[in-house]
Amino acid sequence: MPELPEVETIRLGLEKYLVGHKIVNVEVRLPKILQGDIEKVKGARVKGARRFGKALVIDLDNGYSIAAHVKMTGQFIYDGPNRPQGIGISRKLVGTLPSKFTHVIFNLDKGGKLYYNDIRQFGWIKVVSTSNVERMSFVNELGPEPPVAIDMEGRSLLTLEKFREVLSNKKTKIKALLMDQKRIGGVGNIYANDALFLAGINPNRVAKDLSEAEVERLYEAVLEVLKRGLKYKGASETNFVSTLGEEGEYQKHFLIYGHEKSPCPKCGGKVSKVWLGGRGTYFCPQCQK
DNA sequence: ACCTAAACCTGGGCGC
DNA sequence: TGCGCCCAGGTTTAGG
Repeated sequence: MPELPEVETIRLGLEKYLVGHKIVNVEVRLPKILQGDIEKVKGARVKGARRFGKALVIDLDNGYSIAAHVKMTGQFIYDGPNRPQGIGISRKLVGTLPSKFTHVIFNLDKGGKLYYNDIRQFGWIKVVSTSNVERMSFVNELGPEPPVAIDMEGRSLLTLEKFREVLSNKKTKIKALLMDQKRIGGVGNIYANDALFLAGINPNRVAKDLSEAEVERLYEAVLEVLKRGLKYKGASETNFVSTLGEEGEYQKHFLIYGHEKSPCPKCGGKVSKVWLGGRGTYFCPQCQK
């Protein structure tokens, strides 16, 4: 499910509620989700949580880290003493925990628990040496990331200059390029759709043919829609929930994504839905040239 | 380089 | 109520 804003929302929750907990043991219910030696995490304390594009890294105090990618339907849900009172886990999205979709349970000290749920089982969790994280493909093959989140010091950031460079000489369609993690880190289908709408650019345009003004407009639009996604704590159109099990709100603010049955919010015209880059693609032919 | 389809899975929505 | 079909925010791989 998640793109940069959703994964960042998860990361913030892990940082707030998981850090400081010691991992007592781990219950692996679906072994294919997990890679590496899970024994290494036992007895270690959680130091921090990082995000690289759409991937998460939970750092432990013993030289190991837990890397994870939630793909389409993965969820990390925290329960324990740090959990604020009065916040209910969305029954619609996760049900009672553990559920039949809970594939890994991290049992923490002080009675805490971190559940990994994943309906479609596409996600993965890997135990790796912290010193090897930067050498892993999900980090070293990741393109520069739009500077919209707070934990990005020392990272390769997508400046306007880099964005211009990424687009130059590329004959691929602009929407497919926006979603290519090796070129730009963190943007997926929803935010690519919305950024192109906000910038007034047709998703079928060839990247290298965008004018300088269009490149600048699109760059600003990418940052803007990601910031809105963060502000609304992600899009819970389907299965996304935060670390506390709360739904995000960005789905109530989609600009064009999912709007094929409602009129264009700008001109009132009919929104088109096409297949592009292997994904459903929404755009207004009047407003996006 | 670039594009497409298929694969990994399950569930929800829709038409009939 | 039920069945079949299509769709779903991601990524990888194979093949054209």
